[in-house]
Amino acid sequence: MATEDGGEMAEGFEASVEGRDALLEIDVAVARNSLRAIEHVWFVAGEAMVRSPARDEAAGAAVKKGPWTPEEDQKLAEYVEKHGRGSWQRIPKLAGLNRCGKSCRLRWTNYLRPDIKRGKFTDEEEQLIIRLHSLLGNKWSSIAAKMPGRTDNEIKNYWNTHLRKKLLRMGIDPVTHRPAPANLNLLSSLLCPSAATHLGNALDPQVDVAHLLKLQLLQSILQLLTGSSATSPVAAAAAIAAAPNANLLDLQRSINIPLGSTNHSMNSLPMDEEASMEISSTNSFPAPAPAPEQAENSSTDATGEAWEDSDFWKDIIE
DNA sequence: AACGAATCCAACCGCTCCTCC
DNA sequence: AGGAGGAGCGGTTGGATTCGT
Repeated sequence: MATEDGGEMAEGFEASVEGRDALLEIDVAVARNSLRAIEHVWFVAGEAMVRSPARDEAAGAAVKKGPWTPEEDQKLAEYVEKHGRGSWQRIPKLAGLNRCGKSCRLRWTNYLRPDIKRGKFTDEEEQLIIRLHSLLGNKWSSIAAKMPGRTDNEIKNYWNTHLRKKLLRMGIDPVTHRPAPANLNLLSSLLCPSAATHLGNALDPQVDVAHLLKLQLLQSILQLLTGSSATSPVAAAAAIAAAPNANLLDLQRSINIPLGSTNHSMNSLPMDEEASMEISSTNSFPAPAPAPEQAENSSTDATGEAWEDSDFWKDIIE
């Protein structure tokens, strides 16, 4: 645990050793079978970990940092429930906590608040975060405001640990929500008159791995755009190639996917004025480029039929 | 079983914004 | 107008946990 100065570190080390020794006396196997024991471990370990920077507030020094103990949680929760939030600066003193107000506010908003929804994010929530992030960027608090029960911190963490990587794997830039430039080149090449040749090569037993990977990448992008594999890959790819600067919403419109189709809850979102304006401005983007004639034509030729066939994709990926 | 790497997530930090005087 | 204090936000950190070898 980081300490603010050397003196605190020395005191903290002593406390840490005591705490560790106390911890060692606990039978871990038994402790794990008992909630009470877990709390005891948590408390002792917590004391050991976080005592270092803490000193008596009356001595006019640092407040406690690090993990919150169940006791502290209880004090804060009871105080806020009884008196309301009021001034966070005064709450620690009034609630009998040796914490700074900021820490109390964070603990309450991210953990103790009664309306917090915990547990894994659902697929719908994931889609919602992606869509909101494409509209709002890293405005985590604004995104959290559209997702009752979820905190900005939780959403931010989930984005950084899961969704960002997921988009990258799909070839989508998580900042711009657009296909990466390299992928646009690929898509363009797939739409060029020799697209059929590419496809033919891909189906050839001698096909090079790069072609298969490219096709798989395209499929991933389409799935992200549409939420299903039912949309014509040609139409979607044509839209991407025709409007490389478009974001996901533009592209969805370009290929005639209803805006709520990837996430039905989106349509019923409680939008504040700011968010509504942002969305409407997005909607008023230069009219989405109509899918090029080439794409329309190709959906009728032999290659197009293959593209239209969702089993076709399944086969390729498998 | 042991170890290191990778991942997760609660909590902190520094900054900006807002309100009040 | 501008300074002070408080609240809130986004980025980062680091300990705990999980995964892979």
